Amino acid sequence: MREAETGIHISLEVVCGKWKGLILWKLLHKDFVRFNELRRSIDGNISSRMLSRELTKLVEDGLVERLDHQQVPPRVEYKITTYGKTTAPFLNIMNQWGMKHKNLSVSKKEMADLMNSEAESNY
Amino acid sequence: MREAETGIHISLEVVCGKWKGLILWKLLHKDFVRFNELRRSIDGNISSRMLSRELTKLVEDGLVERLDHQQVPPRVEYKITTYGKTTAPFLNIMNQWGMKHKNLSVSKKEMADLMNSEAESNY
DNA sequence: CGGCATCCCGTCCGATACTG
DNA sequence: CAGTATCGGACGGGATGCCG
Repeated sequence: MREAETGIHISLEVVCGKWKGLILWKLLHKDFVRFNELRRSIDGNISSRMLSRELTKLVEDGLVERLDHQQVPPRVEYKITTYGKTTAPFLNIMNQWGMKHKNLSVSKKEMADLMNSEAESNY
Repeated sequence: MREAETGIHISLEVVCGKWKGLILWKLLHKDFVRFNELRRSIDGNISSRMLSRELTKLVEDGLVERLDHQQVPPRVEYKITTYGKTTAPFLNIMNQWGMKHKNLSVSKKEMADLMNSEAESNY
């Protein structure tokens, strides 16, 4: 716990990086997904190595549950925990924000300038 | 723009990393802050190098405005743009989430387990 | 005061290959 | 199918020092 942090820092530890957010996002909507199924469903072509690593962390942090049916060929399923589900609100908003400003990521400065010069929207 | 991304990825580009979120967070509540004033107000003892770097990026992306009063000694002020203000909703929620689960960051797995085993809260 | 330059390390992340 | 092993490049981020 150490010093007073803004909560934002805490949240970033959970969701930061290129993949964890996407993985949680998918698991929030899918419930019980197999490894490769999850892998294929994620945009951006994640490697099995990365998916494995990120899932391991998410399981360690209690956000995701791993279910290994002891089978050959292997059958492992992942499921978001109730704790993991608590991230839904801000993942939802992040997704909305991102979709809204998607076009900005093309030429950021210019479009942001344009937006700033327009009548202020109601935020 | 390239392929369809989940918005989450876009948002993460803006807020990810150790500092950008905190900086935006402070600027959302302060409006016109000088460099070192901002620096001191941020939890976690950010170095001037980092603050400078992150602010540069934020300015490039149109989220923050830089005002250099041409003075000696230097007087530079930073201000969040109207575009930058649109991040307020999810920064707020991220902060709330982080504050709520602050204790979890001590021993994550154990407390998450505990939480998961409790009656499901209403999310 | 508000930076930038340099060094240096750990982590992120992708590509490829391999295994039970 | 569900990973792990290995390599290597890119990036984040801390420490220190210097400058106008």
